[in-house]
Amino acid sequence: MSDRSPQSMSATARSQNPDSTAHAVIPGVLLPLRKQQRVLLTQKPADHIVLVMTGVLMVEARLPERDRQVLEILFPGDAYHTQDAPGLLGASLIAATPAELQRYRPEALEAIERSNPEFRRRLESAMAHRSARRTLHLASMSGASGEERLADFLVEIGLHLGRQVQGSRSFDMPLSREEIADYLALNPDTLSRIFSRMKSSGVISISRGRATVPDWPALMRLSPFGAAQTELYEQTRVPA
Amino acid sequence: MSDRSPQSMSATARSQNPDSTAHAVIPGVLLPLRKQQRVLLTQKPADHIVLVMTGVLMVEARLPERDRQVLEILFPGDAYHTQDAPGLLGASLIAATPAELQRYRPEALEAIERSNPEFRRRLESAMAHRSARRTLHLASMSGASGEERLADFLVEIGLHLGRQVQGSRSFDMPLSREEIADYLALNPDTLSRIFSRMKSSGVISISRGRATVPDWPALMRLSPFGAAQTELYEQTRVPA
DNA sequence: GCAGCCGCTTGATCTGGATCAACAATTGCC
DNA sequence: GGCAATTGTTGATCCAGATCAAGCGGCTGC
Repeated sequence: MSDRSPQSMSATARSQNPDSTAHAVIPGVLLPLRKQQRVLLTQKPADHIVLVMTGVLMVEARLPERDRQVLEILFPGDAYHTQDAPGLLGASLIAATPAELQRYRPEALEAIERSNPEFRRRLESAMAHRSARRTLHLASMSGASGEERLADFLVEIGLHLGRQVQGSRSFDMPLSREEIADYLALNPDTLSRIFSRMKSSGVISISRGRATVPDWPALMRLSPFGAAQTELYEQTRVPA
Repeated sequence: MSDRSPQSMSATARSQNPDSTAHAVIPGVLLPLRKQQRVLLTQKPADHIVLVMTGVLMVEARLPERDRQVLEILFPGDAYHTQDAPGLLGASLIAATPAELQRYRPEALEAIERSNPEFRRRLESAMAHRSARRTLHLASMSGASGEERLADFLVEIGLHLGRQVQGSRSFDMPLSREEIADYLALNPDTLSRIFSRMKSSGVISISRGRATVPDWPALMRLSPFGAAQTELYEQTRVPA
């Protein structure tokens, strides 16, 4: 349906920001973000929609007396609707890597959609895909152990940012340990321990922010929702 | 925006199925469900949209070797899109109380929407509202303790099914202990203990499936996401 | 009325992950 | 290159919630 897949391009392409034309460029307001730059989603009375053109983003929630949470991770091709986070959550988007967003106000969007039904269809498909991914993340958070949650996370990142060579797969890790911990509802100490165990069991190796999973099926076996994630990811690629 | 609110009706109305015309009746296929009846969401290649007319539903996921999970709870006025759960999750809708659904295939829906933009707006608003509620549930599941999660759940149910009298609020509990446990990612034993503590501290009392919260603000103080839920719920009521 | 079952409660024990506290490794900055 | 600051690792201890097991009450069906 949408053309978000890195794999559909030549093997020499960069894996980090694989696809600068994840959506045909129908211009809204272009928003280039440097690493760690933040876009507030709160207190904007007018909702809007944001398309991720390049880079990786985090949706963060911060409630007064509570730890920061990373609610979801956005990749090129994803569409985010401001209304998805209630105002009181104190949500923002944060660029995990340098990124480019395209922002649309709803009126503008409606006009575009009327004149370009193909664009509307893409947008709806992107939204549906992200919604299903959120379901999987919820399922993982509420049904899986720490190690399983980390495996699910690695599958998610690997699918979206990784390049497959034989049965192995490698990718640049866009999130810091603490950010991953906030996404997985683990504390950083515990996460570090789980990572160490996985490294010593050979499931993954990491050096200088580059992760390699030598045996992808082995990782999939640790990941309760990996198969569902893969199915979902495959659907977003051109079926033809 | 939509007219889903029980409170807008007279105080003598039943609180359980308060509003049989949550959406203006634009007929799709009407689906009456008895308690515990199940509608499979899987393996339907054609996606469709379901409107909850009356009753309370659970969205359940069941993966081969894993415990059942309740991913979300649906109330009258809610709209559910089949695509929100990936096929491999093994999802179904289950009626927690007797319920009525209206089901639409996407083609039919498109035709209706074209001729009735008001209906389309309502549907989108219902979807947006549910999406925000899902965000809050995720936040609660990954950031809150058992007691806080239960408080969040009670606020959710109380808002949707409760009737306010002074500062107190009461409602029929639509879910069993085990179902609540599956929704909150707790085990039933632990949940029962937390309930007992809350009962003995006077936050809530339950008899014959009817729950009473004598001091609603006290419950809200235990609920990290209660304020955000309330804000959200209020938005769905006619602002005028 | 009573047998049996199911949903719920409660006690005793166990454990995965949190917390606290050093310490090591990177990264950034002059 | 060298030093400070930030980020990641690891050990020791602790605790919320899971697990296991036993009882309790209310409902169903005979």
